[in-house]
Order: sequence, then structure tokens, then C-alpha cells
Amino acid sequence: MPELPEVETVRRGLEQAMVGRSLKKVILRRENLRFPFPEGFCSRVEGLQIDSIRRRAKYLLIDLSDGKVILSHLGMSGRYTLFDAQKVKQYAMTQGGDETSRFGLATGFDGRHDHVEFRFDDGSIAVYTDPRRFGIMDLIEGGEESIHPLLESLGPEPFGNWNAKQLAQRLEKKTTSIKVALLDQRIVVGVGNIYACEALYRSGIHPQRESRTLVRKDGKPTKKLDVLVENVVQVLEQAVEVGGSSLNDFADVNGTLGYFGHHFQAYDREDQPCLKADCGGTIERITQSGRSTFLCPRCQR
DNA sequence: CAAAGTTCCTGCGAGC
DNA sequence: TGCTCGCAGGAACTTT
Repeated sequence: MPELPEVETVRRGLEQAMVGRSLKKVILRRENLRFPFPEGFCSRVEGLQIDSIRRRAKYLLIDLSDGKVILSHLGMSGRYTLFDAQKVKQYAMTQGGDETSRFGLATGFDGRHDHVEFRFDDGSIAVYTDPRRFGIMDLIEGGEESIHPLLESLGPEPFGNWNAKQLAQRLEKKTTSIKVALLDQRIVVGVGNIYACEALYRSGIHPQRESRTLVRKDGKPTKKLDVLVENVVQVLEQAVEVGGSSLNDFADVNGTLGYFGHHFQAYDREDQPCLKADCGGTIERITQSGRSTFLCPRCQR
């Protein structure tokens, strides 16, 4: 469930549930996700309090009271499910057991993919579930965040002071298609396949258009590039609003609604009519870098 | 057959 | 000519 808006929604959910609590016990049910868990992960974080939870790109950064940071990426299928103390009690009574996953269907599957359990001092628990295991969990020592290999080459946050001028600089010499460029986290972070399609559709830009053709010869952004930047920010903002409007006790419910409770204008609408007034075109699906792109060939140029 | 993400590998062209 | 570098495109990871 992982583009910027979904990760931000999860961040808010975890913030509510975790900040101010201490990690009493952390349990790993396998040795790796996409990468092995760091050496001694559990013992190095147990006893520490959660001070704050931040987001950088599609990564979650969980700040601990001694300066360490838990780095978490949801990959394609990662989710957090939160259980308050009362729910934990209920599950303990009905399912029993202590060291095996008791949450089963509550985390979205039967428990086989519940890889990490964070148990807090107040009796609440956060479970990380990830069937495809493209997710990542790592531990960063205090002050070493800026040199973490996964974070160091990330581009600007779209909700920062990102603008068309900055984007133009990065696209000036790029022959890659604009769709593929938007997915490149070194150019701008947080945009994934769905919102890249949506932003290009709204902007009337063909996803296969060469990136550099959106920059003028003097290096300034074209009007279309200005529009694209506005639409990327708008699409992401609107998605955050939708995700944030739902309940707070299940981070996965938030994330799921963020994607599928919302209907898209282009994504996953192959063979359906273009929604732009008077266009009359039909949404097409093509493949770029092995990923589906949805577009209206009539109004995207 | 496809899937919301990221990293790594290979092949190619440019430039020294 | 031969080598290196960077870019572009594709495969790989895995389960439902």
C-alpha cells in the first residue's frame, strides 16, 4: 500500500498509537524481509521509548529515545495493524499462546505473514505484515541517518519547496520518458505507479513523452511542466486527505482505503471512456519499464 | 496473467 | 582502437 499518501496515512496512524510508549518486547518471526534484519535488532530497541515518527519519501522513520532510528519501508504489500491493550487481551483469551502470532485474520491474512511484533509497555501491540516481503526494516545508529545508503540519494519531497524549476534542472538532459522519470526517486520522491498515471493524465501529458522536451532550451520549465508539478502535488495531497479521513486504529485499513476506496481517473480504467469533457477518447494500457501505464492517447500529448 | 516498489545487472553509446 | 563512465531498460525478489 505504498505511495507517499498511503505511507503518510500509516505514519499518522502509528504516531497516534506509538509516540510516548516504550518498546517492552520486539519479536521477529523470520530472519529477513527484503534484507536480513540487522544484528541484534530486538535487544537494541527494547526498553526504548518512541519519541516521534517521521516520513522521508516512502520510508517511515521511528525515532527512539536514545537517538537510534528504526527505518521501515512497506514495499508492495507491507502493512501495520494496531491492537490496543483491550484487543490484545481479547485475542490472548480466544487464541492463547504468547510467542506465536495470535492475530490471524485481523492482520489481513491467517498470520503466516505477520513478521514483526512490537509490544509496548501499555499492553498494546503493533504487527507488521508483509506477504510479498519487498518491505525493509533496518536500524540506524544516532546521527547516521544522512549516510544511510537507502536514504542518501533520494530527491526532493513534493510537499517541501519543490517546484518546476527544480524539476526542469533534473529533466533537462533526460531522454527517458516522463512517466519513468516521475517514478525515479532521485528526481522526486513519493510518486508511484498510480499517482504518476493520474498526474500525467490530469496534466494532458503523454507518459511516453521524452522528459527533456518539457524543458525549454534556456533551461526553464515549459508551461506543461508547471502544470505537471501542480498536479503531482495536488493528486498526492488529495490522496492524503482521503486516507486521513478514515479511522485511526488500524494503519492497514487507512492505507487500503487510501488506494481502493478512491476511484482513479486513469489508473486501472483500460477501455473505459476518458473523463475529460468533450474528449471522447478511450483509456489505453501500455507497458513502460515493465509496469502498466494508463493514458488517454487523445488528450495526452 | 498482474500487482502498489526498489535494487542490481547488462548492454550500448559517448568521450577520452 | 580500447577503456571507462553513465544512462536506459529489464530482470529479480515473492505471494496472492
